[in-house]
Amino acid sequence: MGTRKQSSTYTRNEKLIINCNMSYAVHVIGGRWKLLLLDKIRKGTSRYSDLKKEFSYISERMLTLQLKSMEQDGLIIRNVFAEVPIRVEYTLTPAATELIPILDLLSTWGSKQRALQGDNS
Amino acid sequence: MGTRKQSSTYTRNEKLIINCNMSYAVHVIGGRWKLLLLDKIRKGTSRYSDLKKEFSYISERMLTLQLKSMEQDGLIIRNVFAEVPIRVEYTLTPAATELIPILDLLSTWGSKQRALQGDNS
DNA sequence: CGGGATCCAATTTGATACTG
DNA sequence: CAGTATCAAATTGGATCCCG
Repeated sequence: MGTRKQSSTYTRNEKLIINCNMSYAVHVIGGRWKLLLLDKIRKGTSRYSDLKKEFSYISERMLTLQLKSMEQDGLIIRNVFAEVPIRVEYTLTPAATELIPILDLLSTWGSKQRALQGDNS
Repeated sequence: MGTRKQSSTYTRNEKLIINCNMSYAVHVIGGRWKLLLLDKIRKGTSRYSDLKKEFSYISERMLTLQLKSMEQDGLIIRNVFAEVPIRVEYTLTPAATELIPILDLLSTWGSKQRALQGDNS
């Protein structure tokens, strides 16, 4: 019984996901803003309004969708505080925490590769 | 002076790529079939017609586009043999080879995570 | 054989307005 | 504050036909 229903990037041809765990991982982190959000949350910015301020160029709709997708994929936990102005904070799951060092490797590779390829600012 | 011009997944808001090398890496490998192709090429299947046969469910258009994008991003090299029936083989670049172990980590993480999340085959 | 070009469908993203 | 809902625009993917 999967919790995941929608939020799937590739709904039609899931062969990709079925036979490749790499692709699954990339699928999970591959949303347009997910890595950026993951990085911010990891570094302590956890509140919805703060993320919204930080990434003013991301539409609220996308912000919400990506966060929701990450929540469904077990990357983040959504904590709701029933205060007077409601407060929502996001924290990383253990799975996401395990992912961080791998993402750092990707980051290193990426910067090296960009240098080689020639950056188009 | 960038060799890359098109083939960009996100043409409008490149802020993402500008301030996040992780995102760049994911961008480079994030194409729908790229990881699958990378994996095959890595394992020795390098000829266009073989890839086409292997991934019969990928349209030729996509196969070509993804290969071209990977070539532009410095992941693979396209070797053309001017024989009678023309032959084209693809090989990994050193950069792609460096990427492989990182992808393996992602694969491991992915399979673990899928088990936790409950797979919806 | 190894694509390229064209046309069309599916999916994703964005802008804006509204709500508990 | 923290989202939803709705509609439109941009991007991506697929089918088919053509070419050196």
